[in-house]
Amino acid sequence: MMNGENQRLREVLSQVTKNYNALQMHLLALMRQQQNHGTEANQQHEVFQGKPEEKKHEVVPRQFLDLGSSAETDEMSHSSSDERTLSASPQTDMETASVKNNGNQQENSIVKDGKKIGRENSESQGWNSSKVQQLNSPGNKSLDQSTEATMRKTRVSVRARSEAPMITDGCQWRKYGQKMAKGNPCPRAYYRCTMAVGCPVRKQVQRCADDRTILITTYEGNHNHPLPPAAMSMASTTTAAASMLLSGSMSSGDGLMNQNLLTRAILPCSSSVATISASAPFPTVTLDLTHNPNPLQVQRPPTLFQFPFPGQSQLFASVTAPQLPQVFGQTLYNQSKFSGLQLSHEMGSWHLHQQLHPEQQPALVDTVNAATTAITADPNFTAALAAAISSIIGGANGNTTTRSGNNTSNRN
DNA sequence: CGGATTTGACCAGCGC
DNA sequence: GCGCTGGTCAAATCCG
Ligand SMILES: [Zn+2]
Repeated sequence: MMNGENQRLREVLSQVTKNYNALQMHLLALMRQQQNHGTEANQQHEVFQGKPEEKKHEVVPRQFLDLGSSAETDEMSHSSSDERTLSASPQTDMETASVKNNGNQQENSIVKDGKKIGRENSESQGWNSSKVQQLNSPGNKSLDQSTEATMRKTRVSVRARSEAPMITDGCQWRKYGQKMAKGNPCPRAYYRCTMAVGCPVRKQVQRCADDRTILITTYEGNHNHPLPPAAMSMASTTTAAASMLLSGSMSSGDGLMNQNLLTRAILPCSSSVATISASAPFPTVTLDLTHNPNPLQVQRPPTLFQFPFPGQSQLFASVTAPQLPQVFGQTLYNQSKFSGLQLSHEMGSWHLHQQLHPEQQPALVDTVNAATTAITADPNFTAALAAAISSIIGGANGNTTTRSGNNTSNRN
């Protein structure tokens, strides 16, 4: 029945995607050449430095971090001011500008006891932030929405529940739990993929304690079903874009990396190192640190990645490198198996995604998290990154143009 | 009425 | 063994 048709469509889509990617890569390559000459990406260095804080092990195979501009809860909101005030943004209506981040600690107190906090927090903190919707298109809402909703609910009482499954990354997710994380005021939500029956993929979303604007999403497992086109396209785009990015900004000085990255970028969503995508309405940057050896997945060329140099760091941790001194600053000490990190910015918010493979070591993850956290927390980073991205993107596509100022985004 | 979310309970791993 | 954390379950609830 429909299956056949479906299959067919899928194939077609796949093909299209492929073509698209190829073109994009090509474009990127060209761009890269241009950019190569100069450009530096130092910003990134700094940016990455952060300090690790949190968590110890998570299991997660992949993570997403979202930096949103939104803010939060009423009470919590006090935050301070920062430069980044969010604002503005355009479309995310809901987010509103609430603003800011920070100020979380108090909640801790509340929470300190342990479990129970759940509800309070939950209500108060919702997750806001925007998400990736654009990519996927309509449909995602839940997390954010809920958040928003929640937030609002206090005031307005809009619907508190989120409804349907969200499609953040093109998949549908059902929430099966929420818990408070020790150090942050914000609860962590657990979702399971519902696109396919047996899909083992789970994801957890959490807001960064330092910056509530940041959302970290961790994915665990691989989907056992085909991803929706939207997701695919996004992924590919992202990947492609990323490559550009890498080349341009990342440059840490070595071209090697870039190349590696590129290569990697090409790979389908699974593992790429860093990618930026310009195609979407908003710029997206993806960083992938891929890992090494992991069979789980399948096709990924193992060799691609290895960065021999210790110093590279920047966005990608290099995966295999035994001694990566610092990948994001300091943190990645282990060889990470980090699979990916992605940062995207949509109209007003930033998202950072990370992917890890199941086998990854927790420490790594940790690192990653820390790094992300740090990154996200650090305004400079954001700004820098954004800028870099934008420039790249702008150059590349031209369409989005997102420079720091343009989109509003982050702002500065 | 079916499906999704909420949320407290339950359980497993870890450190002391 | 105890307490703490993190993750999952499942009953209750909500919503379309
Ligand atoms: Zn799935």
